[in-house]
Parts: sequence; C-alpha cells; structure tokens
Amino acid sequence: MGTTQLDTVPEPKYWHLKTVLAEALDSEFAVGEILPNERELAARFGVARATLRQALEQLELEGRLQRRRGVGTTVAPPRMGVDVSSSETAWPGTGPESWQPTECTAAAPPAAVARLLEIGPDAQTHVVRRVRTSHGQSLAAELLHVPAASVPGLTGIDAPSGPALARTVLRELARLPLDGQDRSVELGSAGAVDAKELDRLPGAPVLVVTTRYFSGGRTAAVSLATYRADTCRLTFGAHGGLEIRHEEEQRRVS
Amino acid sequence: MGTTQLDTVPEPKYWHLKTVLAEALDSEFAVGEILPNERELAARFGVARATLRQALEQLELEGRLQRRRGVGTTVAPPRMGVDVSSSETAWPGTGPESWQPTECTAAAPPAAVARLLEIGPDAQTHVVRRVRTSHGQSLAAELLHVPAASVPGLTGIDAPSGPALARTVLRELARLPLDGQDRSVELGSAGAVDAKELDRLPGAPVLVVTTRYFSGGRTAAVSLATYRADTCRLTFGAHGGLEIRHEEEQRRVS
DNA sequence: TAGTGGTCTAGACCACGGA
DNA sequence: CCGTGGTCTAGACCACTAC
Repeated sequence: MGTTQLDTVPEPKYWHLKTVLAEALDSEFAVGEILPNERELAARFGVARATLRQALEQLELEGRLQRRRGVGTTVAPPRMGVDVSSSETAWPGTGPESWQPTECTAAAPPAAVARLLEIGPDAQTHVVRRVRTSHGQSLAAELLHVPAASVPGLTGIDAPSGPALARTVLRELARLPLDGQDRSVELGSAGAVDAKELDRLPGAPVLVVTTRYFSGGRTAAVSLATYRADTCRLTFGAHGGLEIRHEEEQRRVS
Repeated sequence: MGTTQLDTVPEPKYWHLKTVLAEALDSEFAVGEILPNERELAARFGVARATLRQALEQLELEGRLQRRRGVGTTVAPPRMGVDVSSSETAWPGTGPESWQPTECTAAAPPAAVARLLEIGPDAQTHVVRRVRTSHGQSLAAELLHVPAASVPGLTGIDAPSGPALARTVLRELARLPLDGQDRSVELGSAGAVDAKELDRLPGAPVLVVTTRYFSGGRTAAVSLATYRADTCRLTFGAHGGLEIRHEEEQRRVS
C-alpha cells in the first residue's frame, strides 16, 4: 500500500505540542511578547494543563520561553553569550569583570569543596559571595572558597565585614603567584539562596562552573559559580566570535 | 516567644522530599542499587506519585539518580569528568580521541549552523556524525558540519559511504591549516536521533558544545556536540586534576 | 506476563504580581 | 482584588524490560 506508515512510534502529545509551539514562536511571536495563559492554551490545543505545562517546561529549558508567576509566559530573547575564559590564568576580582562581591563569611567548607581544596572538612575558610550581572540582569551567583591558610595576611585583620571584607580577601589572594587553573561545567539546580540571587525559583536549572586556582603547588581557592541555564551560553572563546554580542533578535522561517 | 518561626515560607512538598531522598541516597544506598518503585515510594512518603516524580526528576537532573522504563530507578555514580579541551587547537579526528564516526551525509545546514559558518542556507555541506564513548557508554553525539568548499579535494570522489566517507572528510579537513577555534556550552534537550544514540528518551537534558574551527580567515567547520547532562561533567583542564578519574564511589556524611 | 517508569487527565488550592 | 503560573491529588492507560 502506498500509505507511509506512521504511528509505529506514537509521539507523546507534549512532544508534538512542543514542536508546534516552537514553530509558532519562530513565526508568529516577537521577543518579549506574552503568550496566552496556560489554561487557555491547554483548551486551545485540547489537552490537560499538565500536558501543556510539560511542553512549556521543555521550551523554557531550551531558553525559548520565560515564565514568571503572577505575570505570564513570555518569549525569551536568544541566550546571552557569557565569556568564562577571559580571566584565563588570572585571579578572580582582577581585571574589568562584571562580578560584584556582596558578602564574606567564615565557615568550614562543604565536603565536596574540602575535597577539591585538599584540606580537612573542618579547616577554616573565607567564603566570598559574588554576583555577576550584565545589562542589569543577574547572570550568575558565585561562592569563592579561600582557605584561611591561603591568605595569611588576613589573620590579624577582622575589622571590615560584608563587601569590604570580600574585597580585602580578593586583594590578598591576588598577591599570590597564580600557577594555573582548572575548569569544569556541569548541570545543576539552583539552591534556595542562589535562586533568590538569580531571580529564579529554587530548583531552576543552572550551569555550575567549578574553578580551581593553583598557587605554589597547592589549590589556593575554589570557585563554584552557578549560571542561569535558561539565559546563558558559556563561551570559551579564543577568537571573539561567540562573545557577548546580543545577536539578531527576530528570525523567521523561510 | 522562644519558638523559631518557620512556615513563613512554606516549602513545597517535592522540594522537601528531594532533600530527604538526597540524604537517604548518601547514607543508605550504594551506587547502582535500585530504589523501591515509584508507587511504593509515593505511598511511603504519603504523597501522590506525580509529586514524588517531581522530586525524582530533580535528582536525576543533578545526576544522582538514573531512571529506566521497565527496569527501575537506580543510584547513579558520580558524574564522569570528560575532557573537552584536550583537542585544543586541533582538528577533530586527530589524536587519540574516543570519537567514533558513524555516518556521513550531504545536506544543506540548518539556519543556525549556516549562520555560524557564514554561508548561505542552501550551500552544500558534509555532515559527519560521530559518537563519543567511554567505558562502553555513550557520552556524546556530534554533528560536524563541513562546507563542501572547505574540502575541495572531495569534489571528484564520491565512492565511499557511511563511516568510510566520514573518515575521508575528517582526513581532508585535517590537511587545512588550523588557525584557532571557538567553544561555547549551553543547556539543551536531546532530539529524537541524538536521544537514541545516547540511550536516553527524547527531551533528555544535554550540554550542547558548539565548536567553530577557523582556517584561512574563514570558518572551516562547525561542530555541534550534545553531551549527556546527567552523566557528564565537562572539563577544560590545563592541569590534569579534574580529568576522567572516576573518583571516589561511595561517600558517607560524617 | 508481571512490573517498571512514562504519559495523560480533570480537577483543586496556593503564592505571587500588578492594578 | 483578580489573573498568572506553581503545586498537588487520585486516578487511568501506555510502552518498555525482563523473566
């Protein structure tokens, strides 16, 4: 028979729905435009709201949509390219970066960090909190763990607090010779505090960038930076092509 | 009053559930062990299955669990560190890599790729499919887009097909002088074909690594590699510390 | 065939943002 | 206050795996 057999692999509804919506997004909506609410979209497509939401969830994961409680679902702009390699072989806080220190506390590091720092789980460390912003939007939240042993110049001083202390720690750190660094990227979900800092709900997907800074044959500091996975594309450019350019806004299928 | 007021921010059930499960995973389960099935877990915690699944979903996203239909939910091993920078300034297919070419077709590139290649959307390109495996497990699926203009040596030859053609294209590509390359990482979801190649369901979260290869002032090739986000941690090591080491298997909270 | 996770439904109530 | 997305329920059936 001439009928091309389909349905041998029945496509899930939410998957088909996602495809349809993605095409509509390309052809019928402008960036920033708000979609009809979920109840109406579900009715329009003849599915339950939960099913519709499964499709929206995927599109949000891919950075095509942005959903905000109490507001609505909007068409997201293309992801921002965020350079993560510019500070190649450079201490954090040096250079014209977009990081803003917000806090500094003293604490014992979590087990995973202690392992990376190659220190005991009860060693004192300074924890510097920083936020990276661009165009007024929070891109990433960072916890920089600096063992007290790495910045001996701070032992006597305990005067400043908050951002001031953070800057002092960064300054002391920058006095060490930097031998090199290590980076890794993996998927994670935002904890409660990071989520608030990134203006997202807890559990939002994030790209976790782990950086180890080496000095004098030791690991002098470890940074855990969580980037909003919905809005960021991390670039490791040596050729300035995929950089922070905001690129074309609107595309249409030919 | 001495009562520390909680409940000012009522925690969602699935969030609390996720925390409880994560702790149980650390303290009561070994890697590879299978958990009770979803219906029983839901009953045991007194929640609906959908709610339990929301918690499991998050834990899977974080690489702590692995769920397989018809089998069950198992405790996942720590993520594999996968080096993505070793081929720094090197053509793909050269060196002792773990990539395996599987196919090669001729096609016009999708719009997004055409833009990166700086060619028209209807230019002919070779599309090489490769799979990266480690320890018998599929880690990543790649589509390498090579404009026909980049490998003029192939115009006369059209004899081999499949993997053989793929290797020929890679060989021809390697003859060009490589000026540099560009890399970016972002979150995506696996398409139907990639999902099958990665042994995951469509829509599974992946880390998309986009690489541009430059030669003679032009973009000679573009690679789109999708890494399993649940099992991979991408490393950009200059110091061989976070490399493919499988690391400690089992941890316990002190 | 039995048991697993994956999909889907039709409701309900809650938390948040803006008017 | 109303409308939005976020959470949750108690079911049902389907697709896959292994025995």
